Amino acid sequence: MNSLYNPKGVEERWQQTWEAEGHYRADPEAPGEPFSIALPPPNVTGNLHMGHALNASTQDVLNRWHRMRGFNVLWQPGYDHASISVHAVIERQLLAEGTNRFELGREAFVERTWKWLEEYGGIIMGQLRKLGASLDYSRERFTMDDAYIRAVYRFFVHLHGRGWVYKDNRIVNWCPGCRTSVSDLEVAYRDVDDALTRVRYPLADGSGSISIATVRPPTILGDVAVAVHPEDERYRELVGKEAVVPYVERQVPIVADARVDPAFGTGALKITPGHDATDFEIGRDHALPELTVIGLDGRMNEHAGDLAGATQEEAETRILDWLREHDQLEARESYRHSVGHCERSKDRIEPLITEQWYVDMRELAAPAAAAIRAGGVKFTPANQGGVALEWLEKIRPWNISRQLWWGQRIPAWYCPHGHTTVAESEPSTCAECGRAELRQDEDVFDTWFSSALWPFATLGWPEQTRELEVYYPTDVVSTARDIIFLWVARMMMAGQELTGAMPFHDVIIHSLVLASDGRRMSKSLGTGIEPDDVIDQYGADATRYGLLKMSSTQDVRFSQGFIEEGRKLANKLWNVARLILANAEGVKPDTRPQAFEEQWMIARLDEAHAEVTDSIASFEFARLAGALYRTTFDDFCDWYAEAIKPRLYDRDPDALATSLALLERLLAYLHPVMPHVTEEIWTALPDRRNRLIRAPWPKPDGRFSETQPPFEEIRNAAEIFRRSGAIVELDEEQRRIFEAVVKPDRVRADGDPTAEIERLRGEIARAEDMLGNERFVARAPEDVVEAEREKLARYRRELEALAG
RNA sequence: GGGCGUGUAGCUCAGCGGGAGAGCGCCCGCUUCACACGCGGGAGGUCACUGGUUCGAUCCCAGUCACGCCCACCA
Repeated sequence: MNSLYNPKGVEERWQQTWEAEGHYRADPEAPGEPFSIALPPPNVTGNLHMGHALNASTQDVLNRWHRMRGFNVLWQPGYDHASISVHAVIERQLLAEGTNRFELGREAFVERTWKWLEEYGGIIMGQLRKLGASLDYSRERFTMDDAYIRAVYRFFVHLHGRGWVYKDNRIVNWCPGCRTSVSDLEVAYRDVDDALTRVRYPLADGSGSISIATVRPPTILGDVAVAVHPEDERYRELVGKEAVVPYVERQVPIVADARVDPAFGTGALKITPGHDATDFEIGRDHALPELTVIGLDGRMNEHAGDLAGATQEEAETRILDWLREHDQLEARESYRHSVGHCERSKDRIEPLITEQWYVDMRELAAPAAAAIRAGGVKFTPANQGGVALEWLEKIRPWNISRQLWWGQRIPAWYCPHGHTTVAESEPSTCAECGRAELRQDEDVFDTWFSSALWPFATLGWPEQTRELEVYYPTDVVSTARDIIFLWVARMMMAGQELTGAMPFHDVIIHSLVLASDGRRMSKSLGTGIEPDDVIDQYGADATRYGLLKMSSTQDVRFSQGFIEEGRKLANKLWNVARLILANAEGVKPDTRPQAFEEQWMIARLDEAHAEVTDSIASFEFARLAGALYRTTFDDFCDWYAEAIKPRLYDRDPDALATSLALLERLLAYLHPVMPHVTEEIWTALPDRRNRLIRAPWPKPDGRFSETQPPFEEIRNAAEIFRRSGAIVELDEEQRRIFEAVVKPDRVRADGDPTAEIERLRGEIARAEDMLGNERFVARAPEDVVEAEREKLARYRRELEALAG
């Protein structure tokens, strides 16, 4: 007889059945209170990683739990077009073919991208199916769907109408590899070993010189000033004079600005507004010119004189040579500092001045911040709300344009007079001058500009659909910490502005799943473990259980042990069901019999009900998994099933009927976490009409019994018995339990009852001391003290009876 | 420079004012008719360190040391 539970075939079969029978389908006209979650849209190009699997598991628990309680559930799936990531993939291919996107041209590039996606994109939904995620796959949406693009355009036009959208020529994070601007939030700072170069700038009047320190000599060509701290005594007299920039020999003013750190380097800062963010600010405040010497490709540009076209390395060498020749190179020392890199291409970010579209976020951020503060949107864990709040309160303009081709092209058109027309669909004439020769903006939107609309654009917004009416606002959004600003906060802002409501009331921030060595899981580091492989090895139920069990509010290291625990749990459940079902043919489940074992197990399940319900409601998924494990293993299998085993063999009808009823109940609790194995067992139960997946959750408060059976004393006695090996006086029923559960071989043959009893006396005495302490008694609530007293008195009585 | 967080059994982690816990691993014993992915028993911890608050501290407070992560324009 095969006694091992094999999830493989079972899970695939149920996944197909559930979907085919439409259990995941959301119908706005169906009965039941709505409950909806929008799955954070994964990148079309992506693969399911551990973080996705964990996040999907937590959301699936919530969805299945609500479905089982009769809610009308929608779990909305879909993909994000991930413009910059997709660019990276396609452009890598082009590079390998010896070409690039500019040679290929925009139209061909976009066409190629669609084609590539058709073939290789969108594999995650299949992986989520394999995990058992109960998404309504028939409603898959994509941020590049026509309808979705219309929503994005509506958003932009709306913001434009509010007067919050503008174009500006500012310094931005430019990625020379991706050839686009990049958001502050997508720049990762890493320590880099550079050289700090001290350079002497002669004064124009020949009266001396001032020295500066720089890590980027090529930017010297773009210097438009030298700045010192206004209170720096060393340089006070130089402010207002002019210095001569080396190599280009340009005369520039020496200005005073408090942003200069007098303690750094020489205390004098060269100002290059074209290539440094701080310098840009200082430059604007002092009305300095903005000179750019490095181009969009990262090479020296036409303003670099004879260095035009040179790489920065070449330029640096030439400039250093020049400085040496002119005796203006004072020092060059190694220097480690943090430098921004593009998160996608890993290229070093080049701060550059370019014209971009911006959104003024101030009025958008205020309601979102207010919602967090007032608790209308609640974060779990709570401190993450504080993090979001801080960001919202220091909100800065959002650069929403990207110089890419894959994405929603910005709906702004320019006429030859330089007027701009913003519209949801292509206008025939300029809104200002009526000219017909219009040219559409070349840029596309930042990916997050479109994903900000996800919870409602997927439901048909801006059309007033029935879906929107029923399922919006959604209930929960669950995601990782790294996109709180990029995504969560922006959904809140867009949701409030466009729909008048926060798009969800709960934000769950799940833990980051790290590799077992504590580093991030990553393919390049070889530290990644694919959920797919884990499911193949252990089953989807075990994987879901394991991920939930290891999750917490902290980052966690992936450890196989938890998954194995899940597999054991599934196997255990499978086997205990076989034990009961083997003898239960034709038996009707019933909870009326009240033998001691039944009473005990009923009480345990009632406690489990409370803990399961409570932990799901408060999003404590690790606690949920723990409660399920203990209830199944310790209570149901080790205690209860062992105790009633002889009666099952005797086909005692009470034991059979009750154990069936209790097993049903246990399956219901386990189903949200381990749907496949529970449904498999459920269908084997006699007289099943409903599916476990739909509304079989115990109602209304789920208690079997109103009163707790009086077995506390037996448990205490059993504990003393177990510890001491002494014999306890028991009535007949109690002895039966003891014989079944506390087996003879559990009693230590060489145990010393006298010493054990002494130890227990000591413990009780310590507790009595506490109760005798006036200050404790004065502070503790009366009923607590009273309860403790009674408990202790009982323990002592039992113990002394035992000893005597 | 700010902010958040973590240091508990060999490993991964719970617990967070009154008896130090789980799973895995380890040791001993079990071919007991659901399960050896099992059953029973057991070893293993000055709960990072120092001080404070308290009748009582792994838990609260302060500091120290180590390690994460996030935000910020240090050339």
